[in-house]
Amino acid sequence: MKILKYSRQRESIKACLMTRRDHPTADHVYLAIREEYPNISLGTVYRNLNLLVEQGEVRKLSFGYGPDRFDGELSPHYHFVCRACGAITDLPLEPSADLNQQAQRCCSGRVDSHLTYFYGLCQDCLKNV
Amino acid sequence: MKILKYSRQRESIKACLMTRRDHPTADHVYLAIREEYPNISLGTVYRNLNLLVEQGEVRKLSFGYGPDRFDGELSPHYHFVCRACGAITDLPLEPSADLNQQAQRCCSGRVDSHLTYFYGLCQDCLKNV
DNA sequence: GGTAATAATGATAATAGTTACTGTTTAAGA
DNA sequence: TCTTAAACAGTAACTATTATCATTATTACC
Repeated sequence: MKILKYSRQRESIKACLMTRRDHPTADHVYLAIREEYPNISLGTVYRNLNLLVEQGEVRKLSFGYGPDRFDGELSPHYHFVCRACGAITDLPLEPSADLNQQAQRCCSGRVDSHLTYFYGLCQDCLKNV
Repeated sequence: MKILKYSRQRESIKACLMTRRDHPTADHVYLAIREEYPNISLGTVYRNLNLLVEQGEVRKLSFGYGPDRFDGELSPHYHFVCRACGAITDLPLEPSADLNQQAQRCCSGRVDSHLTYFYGLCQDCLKNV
């Protein structure tokens, strides 16, 4: 694992992700960090987010549409995406090892992991139907 | 569902996806269709692929990296992605309804589906390790 | 503490993938 | 056949992200 030189900006980005549960985009993080470091550039945010992902301090979530999201919660869990408002919430559910085994049974290669997103309507959007 | 006017180009795109199992990108489809329609434009391919997805005649696969892939196989199934070569193969495995129920138990909204990709090494890449 | 080496920065340009626009062509129904 | 509206090819524009580069900040060593 690459050794990084300390940077105030990266610490701030990491702290930002640790304290929020809304799975922000790079741009959301950029806007937040600008409160503290008005001159930070979007490129710096992207670079540091990717570095943090490499170091395993942050997770990146890629859905099929829109920008990537970032998650400071490291415990293994799934995500739920609201089809109506796009909100992303954590599901306190351990990733299923059994699912990997099921896939392994019908796969000619070696399965080592899976990525799952659940879809539906969140509590708030259910009310407005 | 929107009613579409017939187009030779769209038929050709659909036929292309029905006959191949390699989950091509829009650009792959574009190159293939150009054999028959040398003047087709990439925009037309994208527009028709999206129309076919809307009509439910084709599925779109979005991984976190690289361009989207398209799948003419409509039966419910999962996909396996090789980390080494990027090849995508179908897994003859029914999407798990039980997994949705598990997620529902710990979700405050309504879960109606999930999207799962399995990762690992394909048969060919396992040999070259 | 001072200083040299080098990694990180801000600003900006470049890129990949995709969608939008525009004038022309084509399908479909009267 | 004629009319209308959708689809087309070609191209510009857009979104999200990465790369480049001169400047600044961090670290290690004296």
